[in-house]
Amino acid sequence: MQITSKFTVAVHILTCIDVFGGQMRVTSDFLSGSTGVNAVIVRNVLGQLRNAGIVETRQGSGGAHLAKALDEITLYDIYKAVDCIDDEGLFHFHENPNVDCPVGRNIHKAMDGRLKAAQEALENELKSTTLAQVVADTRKIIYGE
Amino acid sequence: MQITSKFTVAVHILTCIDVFGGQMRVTSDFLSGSTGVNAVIVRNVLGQLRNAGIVETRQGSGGAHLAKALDEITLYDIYKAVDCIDDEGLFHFHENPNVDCPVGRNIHKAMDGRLKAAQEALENELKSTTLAQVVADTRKIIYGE
DNA sequence: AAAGTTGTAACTAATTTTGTTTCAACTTTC
DNA sequence: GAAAGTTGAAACAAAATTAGTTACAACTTT
Repeated sequence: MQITSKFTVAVHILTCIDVFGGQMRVTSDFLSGSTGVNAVIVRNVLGQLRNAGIVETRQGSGGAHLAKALDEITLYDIYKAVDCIDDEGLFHFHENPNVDCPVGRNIHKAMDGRLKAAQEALENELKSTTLAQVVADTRKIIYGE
Repeated sequence: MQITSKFTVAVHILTCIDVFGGQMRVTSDFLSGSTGVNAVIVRNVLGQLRNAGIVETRQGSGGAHLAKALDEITLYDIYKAVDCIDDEGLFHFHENPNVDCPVGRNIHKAMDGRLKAAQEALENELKSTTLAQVVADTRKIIYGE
């Protein structure tokens, strides 16, 4: 089980928009070239980021732009934007426990809070890191200290 | 994206073994009835739990038993036993980033540590809760305070 | 020996994820 | 205002993953 690659692709895309945005038009085609992901998928991801208010794109003109400062975008914002985890939560309960069994009837409730806490631990960690940090690290690796 | 239901099924199974183990033989068939999961899947899960040293089962005789005390089994042990997350980690990187692009070449490394930290936050939370707690909560709901 | 059980392999079905094709709508430039 | 290049989105296809099923050998107990 893995979280959809759309998440890391989205981070990649946003990093490209910041790094290359000053010099050129960052189109879905260019981003497809850098990420290795199909251009339509890139446009889908950009659409989700746009709906979340993270980027701005326009039909025709081409080129995506950040709609927020880098340090105002957390990894959690991106994770939510691309819908990594649905409303059911990170953990998956089997659909048909036997309600005639006292354990089957109650185990969901007994586990739920603890599993939510685990998911929140993950999400809080993502909330604590911003795109600014990731981009800074990327630039460091590219251009040196 | 959700973590395989084998995880919550495994917790369900282990809870049943503890709750019903005194009174009856807890077979894969019985567990299939309580969980609503196919008996072969139950046996697969039991096999993984056995490999991890969490339960004991034997061909022929039937009935699974815990191999450890409830408070020595954490949710993390179960999560590892049923292989929720493979060696690649929780987050999934796309396979074909463009190595000719400075971002494509380096973004993986730039993100990796932070994503590992998020995964560890999740796993540490799972390490902090034991099956004893889950079973106690389940018993409370079943039998009251 | 018979009945019931586990362990495992091979196969099927369902679901999810990713990729592809296609084209209308829009913007810019010539 | 026509041409070129781009986004947005729908419909479809392919690949991968997850869960279920069938079948049967190996084992234990009665």
